[in-house]
Amino acid sequence: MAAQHGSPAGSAECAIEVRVVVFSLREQRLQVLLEPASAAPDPAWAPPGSRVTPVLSLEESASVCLSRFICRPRTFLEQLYTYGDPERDPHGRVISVVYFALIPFDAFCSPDAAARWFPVDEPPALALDYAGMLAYAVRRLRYKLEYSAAGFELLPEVFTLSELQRTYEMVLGEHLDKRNFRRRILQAGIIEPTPSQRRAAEGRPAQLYRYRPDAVAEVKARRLFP
Amino acid sequence: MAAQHGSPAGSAECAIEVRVVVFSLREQRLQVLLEPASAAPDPAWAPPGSRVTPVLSLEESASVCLSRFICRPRTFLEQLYTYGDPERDPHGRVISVVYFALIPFDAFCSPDAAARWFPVDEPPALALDYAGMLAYAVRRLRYKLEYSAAGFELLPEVFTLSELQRTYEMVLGEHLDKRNFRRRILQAGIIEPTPSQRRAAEGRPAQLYRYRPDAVAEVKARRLFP
DNA sequence: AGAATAGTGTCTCTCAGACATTATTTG
DNA sequence: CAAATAATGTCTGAGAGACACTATTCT
Repeated sequence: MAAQHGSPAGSAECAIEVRVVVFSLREQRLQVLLEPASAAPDPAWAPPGSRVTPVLSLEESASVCLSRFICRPRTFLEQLYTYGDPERDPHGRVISVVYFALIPFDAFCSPDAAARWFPVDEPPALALDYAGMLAYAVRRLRYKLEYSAAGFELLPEVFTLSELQRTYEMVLGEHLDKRNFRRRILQAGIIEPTPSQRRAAEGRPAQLYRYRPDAVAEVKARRLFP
Repeated sequence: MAAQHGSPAGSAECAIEVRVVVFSLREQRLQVLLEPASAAPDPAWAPPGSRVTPVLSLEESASVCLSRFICRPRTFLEQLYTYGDPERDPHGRVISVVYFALIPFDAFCSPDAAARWFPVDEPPALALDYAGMLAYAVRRLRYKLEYSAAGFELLPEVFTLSELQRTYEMVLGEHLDKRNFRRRILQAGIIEPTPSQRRAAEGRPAQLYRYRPDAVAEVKARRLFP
């Protein structure tokens, strides 16, 4: 039981893959991108995945995986969790390093017809343990939205305050007060107005804003303890 | 480029291990447990690690790894990040699933003489990319302390308010106001007084408290955005 | 008595949250 | 002018943060 010290040389061999849980706002809802799980007898879906290639890092592998669907480079990609229970795949042990990605609603262009979007709160039957993965990814996304600027990754470069508010409402699944929302988001100083306005087909034109990544918004939320 | 849909059967083979970044409070400082890295020509240290065994889950493997040092079962263990850059280990590609653990200062009993504690802000030379790992683990620990009850995992079953406050101060590296600290921690309702008092060698005896895991403290911190 | 640590209350100021009306455009 | 959406300010209550003295024990 003394076991190995330091780097355990000659480690175990394991099947390893990356999976990417891709979120976007579509049709006024938060949706997730899924593919048909190949080996399933029953129709079941899975987040896009691929093997880890020998020369790429994990994040690069996930990024390649994403590029099957995304035309534009700007993409939020973050590691979520690594799943590796021996029994999670009946065909043998697979370790899945899972990422989650946020893409603006105008950046999707799929040359891959088999993939489809599903609302996160009405997912289809998912293969293996992917349902738990998805639920965890949604929880993390909602959480991140509250203390980071992740929300902007779901919007195009320029947007109106109403669009930004709808983004928050769709992800969080709750209604927000318009005046309070504007006050807080403007006070935070993380967006700036652009010279132009949106000329809408309906109603009064809205001021367009742009996210300021430089205003790092490293502001910290209030502590719970102590 | 159509690539594989669903589960990528017949995945790549990769060396995979778990590592555990173990924190504890010792000598009035936050310290981390390290072992000599075996294969290193220069003396270098590494967080305890082991291969992933075929029958255990990742978390179980990490837990076994921990049990080399800990006598008591109560241990906070959480997955931190998975490192897998192709170049991180010159001896070949290794994927490290890293956990971090918190242990109370009275729960350490090492039968493993090679391991040593180091203050987190004065670490020794570390092998491979372990320095970055450690820095990230410290950041995450500080962050968790602020919005969860993780701090109690560093204390024994019963403790005084002064000890609890020192715990927070040691981890966060900043001074906290005594009255405000007590007010907030008591209002939160997550600790309760025990019948007994601590009879100190010096000064007035202090009331002992116990953590109430049932008071889930699922209270959320204030949102930053919006 | 002196040293050491435990324990306690108030005030101020910021900010979250609730809430309704006016302004600008298009057809 | 009707419909649609954009934009704007105030009040109230809760809580974070600053701050200093008394109480109990031991030697």
